[in-house]
Amino acid sequence: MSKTTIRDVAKRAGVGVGTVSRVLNNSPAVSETTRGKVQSAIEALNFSPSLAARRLSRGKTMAIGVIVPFFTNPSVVRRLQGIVSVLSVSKYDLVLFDIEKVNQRDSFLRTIPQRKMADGLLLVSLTPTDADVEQFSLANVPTVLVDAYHPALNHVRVDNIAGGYQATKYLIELGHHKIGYISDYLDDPFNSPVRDRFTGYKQALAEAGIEFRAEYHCEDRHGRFQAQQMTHNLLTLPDPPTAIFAYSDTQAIGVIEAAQELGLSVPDDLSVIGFDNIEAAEYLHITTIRQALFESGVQGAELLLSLMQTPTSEPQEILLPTELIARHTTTQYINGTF
Amino acid sequence: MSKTTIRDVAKRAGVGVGTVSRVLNNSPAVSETTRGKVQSAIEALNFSPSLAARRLSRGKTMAIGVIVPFFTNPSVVRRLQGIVSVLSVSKYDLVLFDIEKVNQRDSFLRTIPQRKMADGLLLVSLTPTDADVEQFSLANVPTVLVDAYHPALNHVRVDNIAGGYQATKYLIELGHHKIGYISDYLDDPFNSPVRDRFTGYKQALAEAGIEFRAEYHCEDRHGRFQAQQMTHNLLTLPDPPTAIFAYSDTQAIGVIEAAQELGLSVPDDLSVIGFDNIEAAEYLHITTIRQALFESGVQGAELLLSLMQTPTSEPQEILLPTELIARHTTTQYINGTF
DNA sequence: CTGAAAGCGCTAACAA
DNA sequence: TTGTTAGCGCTTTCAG
Repeated sequence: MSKTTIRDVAKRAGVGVGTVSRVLNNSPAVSETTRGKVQSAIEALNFSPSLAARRLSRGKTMAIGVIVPFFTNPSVVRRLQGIVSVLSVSKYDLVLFDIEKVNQRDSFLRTIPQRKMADGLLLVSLTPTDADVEQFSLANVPTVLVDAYHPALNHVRVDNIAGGYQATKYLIELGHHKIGYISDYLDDPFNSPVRDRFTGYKQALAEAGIEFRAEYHCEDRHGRFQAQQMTHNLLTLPDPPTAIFAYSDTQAIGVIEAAQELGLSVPDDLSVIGFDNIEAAEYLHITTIRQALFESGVQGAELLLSLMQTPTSEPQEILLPTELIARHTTTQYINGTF
Repeated sequence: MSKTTIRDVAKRAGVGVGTVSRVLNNSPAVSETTRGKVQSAIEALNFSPSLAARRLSRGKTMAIGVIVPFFTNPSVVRRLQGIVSVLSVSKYDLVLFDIEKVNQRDSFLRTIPQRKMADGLLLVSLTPTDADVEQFSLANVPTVLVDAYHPALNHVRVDNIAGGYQATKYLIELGHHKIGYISDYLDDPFNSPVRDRFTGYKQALAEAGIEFRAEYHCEDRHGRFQAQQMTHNLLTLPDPPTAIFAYSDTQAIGVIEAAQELGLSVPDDLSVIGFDNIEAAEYLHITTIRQALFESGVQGAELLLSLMQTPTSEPQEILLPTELIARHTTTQYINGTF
């Protein structure tokens, strides 16, 4: 029976409940003798305080809410691992919300803050709307975005425009002119990185004087199979691309599979570059743009923790670097007309 | 301000707090008119009830604790994904505890149940001690083990002895006699699958009349790099194995890397079989023993949910099947003396 | 069907 | 230092 309360302890130790509470909270204002008595009463009764009661009376939940979309996505998982690594040694519990459906997202983003379900919020790969942000500030719960951006909120992210540029530029430097872009839905308001990388892609193209070809850009739901489909279409075009930039490594895997299916060799017939540098990218030797996934989680969690200690008026911004990792899925384009 | 309480609502609606509470909990004992008044007061005030208060007065947390070891382990993540998929559509919050250190484990397993931090507990890949189990039943919180076993607790798992046997048998059928086993620490009391698979390995060997060779078995901390190390040692033995059974796919990847480093071809010079069928195993075409990782999480969570509804006296047991998936890292052993 | 009031177990302010 | 007491915001009898 965990039905023992602070009152039982007080009675047994022959003190008041206040004193027991003080001992529980390591208040210095307790004499060693009293503390001793209380401690042994606690031991004897195998007592431990009720979280619920403590939360109610303190008005704090001692929990941090982590909201992720599509928990099956490897890059999201990796970020979460970073978050977990810092939260698990903190005094906060981590309560995890997975958002798979659009309507879930709305209701969650609205209710979580105002129900005071958590003392702090971490949104991973989820760009909130202005309305959401208003809810957050109304509820006055510190929030940090990981891999997402909003001018009014603390965030840690990478420069996705630069990353997209970097990837495309590399392909161009290898001699490619016909470069496809396989992406997630561009108009998803909750996913700004897709748009940013696309912007970087077009910038690199423009800078090199290569005209953007609409038929070289495909978008669909995120996923390996969808990417495979899209690539199949791209590759069976009358004038197919010689290189493909995939929005994510997961998609790059689909791209490679599609090429193999068509009997094309990667990288000889098709160069492929991904984004994220998930573990699978290493195993499969995929050229990619590395972003510090795990680290982003760590930094986000640490930022949140510090903000919960000492709030700042201005939203904090942490920008992490991206880095090109050249592996075996990209190569020089040898023009057939040599 | 989320400072609006049930009392504000009651006042505005001109009713008592009890009535508001009834509306909040969809009690049928409220007239439609009253309900209407209360509803609009709630809307007007943008009120939502405090979780903490509700938890305290109801004595339930509406949360399920999920305890995982080494959240970086892909198979653990996959199981968790299964758990999340069912919990995220339930009315329970999921609070996640990651246990990386031994002492953390002890304190967690002890305090979580008795502090009533959760209405139910899911232990993933963590075999509790008898003392732990006693705590659980004392605290009277429903618990289910996923990928772990204890006679007194509900659990969902696979038959790891059979799985280990299956893997080894397959290698033997391919003509291999010199079969190494790369594993995690065998004497970790919290990880029974390592021992079980090892048992299956030895059974298959014995059955085929192959003598167990101590030097063909290596153990170290779980991980790709450790596996790589161990394999290096195995492969540079005077009389090296021609096939290796790795305790996990993660380790199988390390095995393959070690082979490649030594200029050995997989599967021509060395057959490798893993266990789990994580995603990377598919990408890398690793022969493996599939166990339904995601599914185990789903089943575990569902079992827990049902147990929380209607407890059973006997511990429930769900046994999931394992299945051999032959891919490209195993092949017939061609004896050099042909 | 509805209101009043008594907790749920703890913390914190106030006295002593 | 320590005990007492008034909440924290909701649920749940118990009357009416």
